[in-house]
Amino acid sequence: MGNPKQKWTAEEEEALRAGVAKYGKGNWKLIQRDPEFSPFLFARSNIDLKDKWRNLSGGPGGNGSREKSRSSKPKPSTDGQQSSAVVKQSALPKVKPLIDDSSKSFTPNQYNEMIIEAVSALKEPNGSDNRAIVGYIEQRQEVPQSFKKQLCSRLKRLVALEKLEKVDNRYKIRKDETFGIKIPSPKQKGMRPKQLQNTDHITCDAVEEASVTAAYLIAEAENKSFLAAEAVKEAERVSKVAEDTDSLLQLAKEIFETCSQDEIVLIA
DNA sequence: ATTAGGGTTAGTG
DNA sequence: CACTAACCCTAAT
Repeated sequence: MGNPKQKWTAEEEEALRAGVAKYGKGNWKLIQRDPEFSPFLFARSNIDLKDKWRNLSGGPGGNGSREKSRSSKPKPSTDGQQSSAVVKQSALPKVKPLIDDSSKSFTPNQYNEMIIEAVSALKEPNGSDNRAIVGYIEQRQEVPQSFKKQLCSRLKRLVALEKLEKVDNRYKIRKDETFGIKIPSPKQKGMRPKQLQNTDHITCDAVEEASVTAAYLIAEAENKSFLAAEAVKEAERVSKVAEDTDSLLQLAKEIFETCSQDEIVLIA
């Protein structure tokens, strides 16, 4: 009647694939609304997307969720009519996890990293909203239920730290981020053991001395690099402690607020 | 409001 | 009729 089945076009299919690559399968509404895909998918509902994806992944090659009692035949594929259509059998889902891990909880720092990673990977010019961020992260990482709650405060925190920028309800990476550790130009301290200059008068002594000098410099450089590495480690440690403390503080605040709504708290 | 999954229908050989 | 792709229904979250 009024509904002659609308076959999916190649563009729609591509958009769907790209959408799943971006948000992960299951975030159909999100994909459908994304300005990047909506021009192609405006005629489709989120349910359509889901059904189409089911067909795509259940069809040729991959066995999707939709193989049931219906007799499945091995598909002899006699003729060569479709030989070019299967080209892009994608390596779509399956992204390596950020952190190999099976314990379902993360430190605040790890959350921060995941969020930053997600936002920068999504590369949305107007920033990414909560759902996009969650979608991205959930696609490649199993996260606890509490994650979404934590996400809010993590985002606030990252904004406060000026690592993210909030525009409307979207977040983007701050460009002017001075993450790059300023490497101080190596100062020439006046402790150089010897200057190598007379090239026309190379003696064994000179060579030996040069090698000693070189060895000295190398040792010194190694020492400095070691110290730098230690400093970085220490900085990371301090930052982690700060984050942990911060999240504890936030937790305490939340508890306090909850309590103070219900009753007068008895604090001696 | 959305999603997953089972069911139904139209199109095709 | 058998099969597939598109569409519909509904419980679960």
